[in-house]
Amino acid sequence: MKLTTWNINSVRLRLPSLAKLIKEVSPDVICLQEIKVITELFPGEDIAALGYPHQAVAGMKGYNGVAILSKTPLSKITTKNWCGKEDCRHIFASIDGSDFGGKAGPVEIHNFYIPAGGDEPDPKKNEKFAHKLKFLEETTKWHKGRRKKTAARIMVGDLNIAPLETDVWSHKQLLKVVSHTPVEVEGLDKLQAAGPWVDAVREIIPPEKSVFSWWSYRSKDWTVNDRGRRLDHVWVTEPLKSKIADAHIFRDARSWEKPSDHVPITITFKL
DNA sequence: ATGGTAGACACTCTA
Repeated sequence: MKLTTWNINSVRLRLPSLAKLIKEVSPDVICLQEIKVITELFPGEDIAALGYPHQAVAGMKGYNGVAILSKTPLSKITTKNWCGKEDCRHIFASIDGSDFGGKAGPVEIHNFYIPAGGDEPDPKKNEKFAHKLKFLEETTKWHKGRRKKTAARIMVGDLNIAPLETDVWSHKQLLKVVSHTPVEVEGLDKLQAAGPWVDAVREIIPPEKSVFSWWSYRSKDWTVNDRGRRLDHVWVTEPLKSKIADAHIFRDARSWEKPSDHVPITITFKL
């Protein structure tokens, strides 16, 4: 079972890129963030024609929005609101593991778009940063409450935090930059412990190795200094840990025509 | 220290 997560930054503008990804990778499940379209205008028919008739979409006007696209049926589709906002940052659904030949049961897939948090890393001065920290706290509590040792779960998305020193181009220079501050990393660590979740990408790519999934648009040429960050993640619960077969970050996608500022990440499981 | 680019939408917000 191949699963791709991608902050696509407008699904309508980037439909050709999505088609390219599908042609090259053909994932079984695709989780998108920042679709930036209301659910009613989501290009569901185009995407069904690309081989993904099963779709779970939570979209709003202009901002955010998440979607799960699947070749095989999705069940128990749920959208959840956090921090008292209806801002389309979390959708989850289950696939049937037995659709992939093995004897795996249902696999619950969570797709998150965690608030970016603005520029100033001080919750007292910046309500966006306060929102980000609150979002981490609320989701941590929720995951803790529904913890189940035997449950096969995957959590993906743009978590907007780069936890490791090797997840950013310069640990020292980003310590006070939103996405890599100690308070955010601590919050993300707690969220990870709440699953408890295993960082699937780092099971394959050793933590010593620098790897990024996002490069700012505000640079003439992203390849010159390679000032990236790993903001996008794939986490799994213990029952799936031994089933991780591969992880791939599509760095090349940052150079595609009209690129998103994030690149897709694909994890392959032997279910 | 600053400002750089991109997307949605309607002029300014968010990243």
